[in-house]
Amino acid sequence: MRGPVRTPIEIGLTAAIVAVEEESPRILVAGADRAGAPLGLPSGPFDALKHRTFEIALRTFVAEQTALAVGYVEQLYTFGDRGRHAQAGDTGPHVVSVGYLALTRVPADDKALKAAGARFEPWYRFFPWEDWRKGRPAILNAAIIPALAAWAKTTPAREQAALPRRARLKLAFGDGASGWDEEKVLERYELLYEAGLVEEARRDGRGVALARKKPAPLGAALRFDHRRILATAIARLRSKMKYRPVVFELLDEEFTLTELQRTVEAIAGRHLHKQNFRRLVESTALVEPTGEMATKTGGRPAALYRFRRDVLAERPAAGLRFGGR
Amino acid sequence: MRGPVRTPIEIGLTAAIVAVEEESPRILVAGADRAGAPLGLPSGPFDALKHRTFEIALRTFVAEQTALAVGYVEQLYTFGDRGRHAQAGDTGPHVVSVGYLALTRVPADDKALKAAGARFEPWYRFFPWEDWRKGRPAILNAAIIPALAAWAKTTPAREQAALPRRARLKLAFGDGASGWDEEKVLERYELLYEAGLVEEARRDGRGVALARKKPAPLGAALRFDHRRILATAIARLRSKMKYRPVVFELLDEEFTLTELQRTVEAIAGRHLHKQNFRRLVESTALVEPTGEMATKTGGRPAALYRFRRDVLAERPAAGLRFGGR
DNA sequence: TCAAAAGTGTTATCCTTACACCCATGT
DNA sequence: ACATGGGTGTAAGGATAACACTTTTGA
Repeated sequence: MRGPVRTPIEIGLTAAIVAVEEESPRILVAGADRAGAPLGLPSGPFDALKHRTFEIALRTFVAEQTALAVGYVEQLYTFGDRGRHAQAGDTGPHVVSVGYLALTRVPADDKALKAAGARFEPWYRFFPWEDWRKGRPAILNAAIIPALAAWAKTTPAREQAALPRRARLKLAFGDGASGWDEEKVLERYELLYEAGLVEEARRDGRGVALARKKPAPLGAALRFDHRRILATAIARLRSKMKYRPVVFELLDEEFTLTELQRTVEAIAGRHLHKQNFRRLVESTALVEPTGEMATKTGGRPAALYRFRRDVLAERPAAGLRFGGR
Repeated sequence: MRGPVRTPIEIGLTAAIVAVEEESPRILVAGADRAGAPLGLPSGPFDALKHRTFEIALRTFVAEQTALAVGYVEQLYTFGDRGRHAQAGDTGPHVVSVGYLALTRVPADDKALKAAGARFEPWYRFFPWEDWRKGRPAILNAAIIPALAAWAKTTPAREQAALPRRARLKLAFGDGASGWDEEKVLERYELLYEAGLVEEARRDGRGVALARKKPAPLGAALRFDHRRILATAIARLRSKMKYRPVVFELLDEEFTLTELQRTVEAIAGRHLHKQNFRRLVESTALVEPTGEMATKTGGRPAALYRFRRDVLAERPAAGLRFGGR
């Protein structure tokens, strides 16, 4: 109760660095070139002697390693679970990781990325059930819901959760067609982990009972608990863009309203109503027309807009509070 | 870019434990009985060998030291700034603190608290400018705004902030009567810290230029960066209670609607419209009447209600989305 | 009977959602 | 001319915010 007692421990900063390209949100991953080595998010040490704050340390190691200029940076969560770092061939007591979300654009020149063995991968490779833009993902009914329903048939008495498994399942995945909340990315992943349905759980020694026959993998796995950090990042970004104008960090200087909408849809993983979205954008006054027109749109040329950075100073700017459907 | 590199470092868990009593939100502080020692939030070590997760560690040290049963617990932020821990008489390299918000009730029997040298203090002692229930706090016009305005007259070119000082001031404190956003607690405190106007900043060696004559203290100080953690906690709670039913953790099992409103108002630091609040509560169906009546209310007896815990299971329950005025 | 607090009814306004159609360009 | 995507007007319904008055108790 007095002062903090000290325990030596090690801290890693792990970054979910997001960019959007070709209507697909992408995440910077590293470690792909080593055969058999699983992909992971870029992560670096926090050395309190070298850097004054986490954020400075993060920006430094990202810039050093990828020559990537990340704009928006935000702390996500600090994960301290033992067990979540178990991995074959990896030793050492790295226990705590501070997760960060960073927004950037895919660089025109990716030499620096290649040199670092890194690249941008579509995030829906890791979360195929999160992309509803082409309708309800087939993997839900084909694999996820049946497996989770089986797992939720009973709730062990020793389980300390506030809610029974069935209720948690319903809250995270909705019931049938409706009730899907695109922001519950982490809740869904955690359920899959607890049920032993994702590779990371098996790796950590969970879900042995259910996984007698080796099931189809549910999305691509990542090292350590990086997929959990990515889930947190997606959830945060999906939520944040509704009340703070952060999408613009992912767009070029000039963009059409359709590009803006497609970017938002790519992140949210669902379609938005065109007219309402445009009215919404207009009402926020977050953008202004440049006067230029985009050529080659395939149809009628679209007006180009730019983000009005000055609104940030003049009032507490909200994001794009898009609603349902 | 490969695996996380390791750096030995120390981690403390710091808890902002909130309860509401007599229409005043209170925060558990310790260290008061030692003459001259500044108050601090309860904090404990994180020992990865003893506890599987941060939350378990937190619950354990709180229960051990105060015999307090905290219900709702949520991670706030992980602070890693060097400089923010400087304090006379305190040595050692405690660098990283993981802040937590916990909700509880003031125990009927506070022997265990007293034994631990802890007690609940009204949080507005530390943030007098955050309580607008009796109108705009006098300290704003009398001390805070003039001092900040002077500080914001110029923005040093070397300052890396995204916005000039004047703009940040306006966003955090509003302009004049309107524009106050009760959720910007942390932004306001950080501005005061940066401007060297709070004791913690002077302690850390900031704000020497401005503080030639020793100014009146702006709220009571806390040890280390605990006031910053408290600011984060207040902001989070003010925000969270609007979209998740967490207030009920702070109320007794049975309560009147006025008690509920007073509790929400105490946290938000402002008054709410009675009729609209009641309609709001009714529309959420978060509470049900017990059938009993509260006696001794001073006037007409009020109906007693209880929180319907079952709603948590049946649907994604929002909080009390109270609006303006 | 009066003070103190509980409790209710109604209306204007704005925001959200949904609807369907016209416009400008390239091929 | 037609395919492709850009761009707009409008109306219904619901949520929000503001309004003032009646009821029940204790002193």
